[in-house]
Amino acid sequence: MSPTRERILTATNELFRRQGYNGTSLKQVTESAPATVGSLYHFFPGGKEALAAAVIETSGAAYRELFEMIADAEPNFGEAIIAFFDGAAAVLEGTDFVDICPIGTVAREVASTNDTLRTAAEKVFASWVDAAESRLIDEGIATTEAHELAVSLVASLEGGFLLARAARDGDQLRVIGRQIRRLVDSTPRSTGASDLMVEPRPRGKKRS
Amino acid sequence: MSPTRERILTATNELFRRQGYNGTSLKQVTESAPATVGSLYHFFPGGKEALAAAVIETSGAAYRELFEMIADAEPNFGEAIIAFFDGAAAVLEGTDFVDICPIGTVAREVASTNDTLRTAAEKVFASWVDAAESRLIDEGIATTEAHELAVSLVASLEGGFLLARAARDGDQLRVIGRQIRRLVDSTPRSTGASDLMVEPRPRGKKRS
DNA sequence: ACCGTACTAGAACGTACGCTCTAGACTCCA
DNA sequence: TGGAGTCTAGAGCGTACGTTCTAGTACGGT
Repeated sequence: MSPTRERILTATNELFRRQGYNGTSLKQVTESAPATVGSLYHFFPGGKEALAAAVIETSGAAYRELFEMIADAEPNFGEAIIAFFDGAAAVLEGTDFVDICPIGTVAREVASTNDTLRTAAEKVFASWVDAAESRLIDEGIATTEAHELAVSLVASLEGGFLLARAARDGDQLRVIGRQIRRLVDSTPRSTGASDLMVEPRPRGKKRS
Repeated sequence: MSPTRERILTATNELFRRQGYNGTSLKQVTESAPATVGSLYHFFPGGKEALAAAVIETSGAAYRELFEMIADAEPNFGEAIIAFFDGAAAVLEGTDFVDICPIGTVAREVASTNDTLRTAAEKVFASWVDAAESRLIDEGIATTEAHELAVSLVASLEGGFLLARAARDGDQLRVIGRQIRRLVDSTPRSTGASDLMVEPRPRGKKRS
């Protein structure tokens, strides 16, 4: 992929995290990429909206991969939850509390006024829920319960970003992680399923 | 309080719920209030920022009162949680999924760029956490645990608004409410405390 | 050497923004 | 009737927005 396109994408992602969709101008994007307006409209003929949609899809997929990595690294899913929330808290504290997730910010801004971006965000959240849900099912949790837990997990994470940023306090995220972990751990497992007995099914595409 | 000021406040609140802070122009505010620019700057000499701060404080207090009302109506706090999330889901479905809470949207937009509004939002969230926390303590939950649960409750609610709106699906909120209720119910109580044995302490100012 | 495609470059367009300012209207008390 | 304080009214300020447009450059294949 073109390096210019890539630069525009990452610059926009960065700006959205700080200022959201409406708060970010294309002039800012071209200046921090750097790139010219011509390039921007060459790669994103749909203008600002198309650019935002691309940012949502790209960073949504990146975060999903990050989640899978962390979950792979921790044999116990409860531990993975803690790692995820604690990691997010550390990132927040290390970046002067710049939003971790541009998607949540943009989604709330435009969900009622821009169906293209709303749908893009919907798909991203659904993919995150799917990812968490399948891990929970692997742990022996019933599908309905696993789905509800996964939705709650994603919601808590996004809500945690909001609270931690508003209070400039990463501990709020850590606290939420702890409680969500307890929620997951307190969910009954079917006795038969265990990672010792079941061959883990392959997940997504692995990087070659 | 002046009816014009009131009209400006509610119109802005409404617009922020749909379009956020940067997405809402003062022209839109004056048109839907209705009011003139002169009036707006008379009541809010600090301009758009001061208006937004007033909206955050006002609706933050209103939602806290709503929470207290619902919690008062339900003897069991777990039931109150369900009522709160289910009620939010119903409102969302009944308003074409317009955001219920302008504060969360605005906070994420401006937390990194406007300290006045960030602080206003921080105070609102803290007051919500306090409200929930004191109910949990009344139920016999230890203070630390009560605080953590309250933070998780507020985060899940705000995150739920985001998910439900992005997916245009109120059930996401209901699902989260169910899980948070289970989380609260699974928290150990100190044996001594019970609403049958303890005189409920007075809460805040009651409407005369 | 030539051409077509991919990409860069930035001036310019019309519109809308937040805000300031001066003037006028209303209300209440004397 | 007068005057002070409160509120309404909206034209106009400078600036910035998203987008379009025409022109130019870089470069691969033949």
